Amino acid sequence: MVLLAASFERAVSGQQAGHLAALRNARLFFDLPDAEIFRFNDVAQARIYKKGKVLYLEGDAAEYFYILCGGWVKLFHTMANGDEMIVDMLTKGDLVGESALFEKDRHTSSAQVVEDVSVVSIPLRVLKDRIANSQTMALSMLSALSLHHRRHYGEMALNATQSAPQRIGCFLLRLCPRDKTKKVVFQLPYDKTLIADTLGMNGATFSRALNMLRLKTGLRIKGTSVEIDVVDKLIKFVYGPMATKDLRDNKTERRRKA
Amino acid sequence: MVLLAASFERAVSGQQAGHLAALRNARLFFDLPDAEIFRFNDVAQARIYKKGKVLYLEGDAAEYFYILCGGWVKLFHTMANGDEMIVDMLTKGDLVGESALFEKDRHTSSAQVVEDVSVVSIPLRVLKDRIANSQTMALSMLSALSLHHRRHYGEMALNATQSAPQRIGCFLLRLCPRDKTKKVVFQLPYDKTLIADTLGMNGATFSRALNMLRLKTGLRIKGTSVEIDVVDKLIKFVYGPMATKDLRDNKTERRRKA
DNA sequence: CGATGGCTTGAGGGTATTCAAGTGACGTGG
DNA sequence: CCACGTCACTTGAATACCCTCAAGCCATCG
Repeated sequence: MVLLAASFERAVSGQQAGHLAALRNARLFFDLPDAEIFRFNDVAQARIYKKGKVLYLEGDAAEYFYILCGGWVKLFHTMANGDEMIVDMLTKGDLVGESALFEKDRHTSSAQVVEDVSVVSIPLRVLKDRIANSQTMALSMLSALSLHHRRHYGEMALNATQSAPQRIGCFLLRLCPRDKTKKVVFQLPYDKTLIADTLGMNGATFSRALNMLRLKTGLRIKGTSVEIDVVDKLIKFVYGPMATKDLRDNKTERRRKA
Repeated sequence: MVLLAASFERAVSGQQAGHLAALRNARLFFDLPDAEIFRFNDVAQARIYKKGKVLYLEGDAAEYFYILCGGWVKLFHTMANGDEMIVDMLTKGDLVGESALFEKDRHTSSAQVVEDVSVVSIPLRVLKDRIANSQTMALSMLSALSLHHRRHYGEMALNATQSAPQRIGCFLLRLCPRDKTKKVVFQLPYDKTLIADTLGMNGATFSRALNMLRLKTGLRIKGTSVEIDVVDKLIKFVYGPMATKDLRDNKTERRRKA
């Protein structure tokens, strides 16, 4: 249920090199030389937070940011009527709370653990210092942010144009171990209700849309377990309509101005 | 129709200080000392592009990025069936094409002018060089990106929870000159069809939703001209439902999440 | 063994989409 | 100058899709 990387196990053991292994997991530190990563070693703290734990709330003064080594955290806004608006779901390799750096050290959204996480927490001021004093660190930060944002952009824009079953299909494909084109088995990362929220749909709608997917693509979902015999079928269901919408419908010539 | 800042007029005149004035308009250069901005002066080129001009296509090798001084550019993906998926709309102060820096110098989306723009184009390699060699430049870049992304996140997440008329209301409020609380008059920035696309709705739906807005908030739209007598009315229509749980506004109360 | 929470399923209703026709503004060419 | 086509926009009717409310199922847990 909880994704504990082996490297993280070593990290919590408290050895000197432990953090280094854990830190290298983060995209933020991907291309950095060990020497730079090591500068975070002394101030880094490995911890485990249980499902439900609130890392911070919108508006809080920000002291730490977190590197996720496993599990899931949701970022969200709380509206005046108490409803939540989910902004992002983060997992292994992602950063949490780092954006406060550019927002006057205030968190601009709330963060809560939704599946037990293992994290490394680091004071924001250290990150700030390193970014201000190390070129490579600043560049690394830039590319990490840029990459994450680009992905997120794509997902959101795509989701806006898809039906509920397609959005779910998309979500599943992102989780798919993409080694084989044959049969695939994996687990849903968190509650179906939460997946529904993430995808911007109702719990009830999610359930129905899932049935539609079962019908159209032959996948099986029992509890949190997902089995897909023919991944291509799912891919075609999700992206097919966009590739073959109107092959014979020459009526509606799409706009072109260039 | 076209937004030509006075500072830009000076820029195209070719004076030494001209670019500097134009560049300072960009959020990217907001807090930078003149000395740093000046390093871009020699390589910067002020230009005007007409509606319809394609700045680049997805996958193109990226040579330049652009600082927008006025007008509008849309970022989009082209799907296999020829449909477009709009990712972002950019205007005065925004950067276009800079993200290729972190994507192997390839553009990850296409960019097209939708309302005549005045831009300053700068070789990406220069930006790359400055970021790699100047602390403040790297930091500036980070905060510019971070700011833009946070705004964009909020908009998209919010839009996902709103009805068509509310989304339009939101869009209009963003354009509203926020000085007075009295009567407000301004112009729509670009085609209604394009606004509809941006907001993820049908052209027909946009038209109908607009009528609903007229009815509920008393605003007037003739052609591209918008008149709002009581802005508060619009604000309440857009954000009211979220602030007041369900005060038996049973008619237009919209989707929520747990 | 009830209670809770996650999930499913049914019925009903509302909103947005599609298809389609029609209007008006604009530019072009006769 | 006007006929004409194009394009943006509006409007109507029928439909698809998703939401809400509500009941029922099943597992977990005290």
